[in-house]
Amino acid sequence: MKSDFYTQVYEIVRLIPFGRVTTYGSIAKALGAGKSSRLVGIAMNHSHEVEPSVPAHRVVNRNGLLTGKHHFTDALTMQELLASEGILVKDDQIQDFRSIMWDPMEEM
DNA sequence: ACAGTGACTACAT
DNA sequence: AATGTAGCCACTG
Repeated sequence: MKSDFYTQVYEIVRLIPFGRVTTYGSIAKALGAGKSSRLVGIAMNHSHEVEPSVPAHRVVNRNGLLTGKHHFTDALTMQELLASEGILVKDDQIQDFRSIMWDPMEEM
C-alpha cells in the first residue's frame, strides 16, 4: 500500500453514519495518532481522487466549522450536502454540532 | 536526504 | 473574547 495513513482516514470517514459528523482530531485519535490532526485534513484534500468516494462533508474542525468547504467543487457544495442529510449549517457553522457529533472510537 | 506544506489544535498574549 | 504563535507529522518535490 502506498499511504496507509490516508487509506485509514478514508475508511473511518466512510463509517460516519448518515446525518452525523466528526472532527479531524477525533479521526486522528482513532488512528492512534492524536497529534496528526493536520494529516487527516491533508488526507481529505486528496479524498476527491480516491475510490470509492469519501463523504468529506461529514468531517469538520473541532468547532463544527466548515473549514474545508473551499476545497469542494463549489464553496456551497459542502453545506448543501450536509443540509440534504438534515444537518443545519449557519454561516459555515454546524448548528447543534455537539448533538450530531459522532466519535469514531465508538465503532472500534 | 532535506525542506516546505497544510481541510488542525492547544496554548499564550 | 479575539487574534497570534507554536507544535504536530506524513507526504511531495
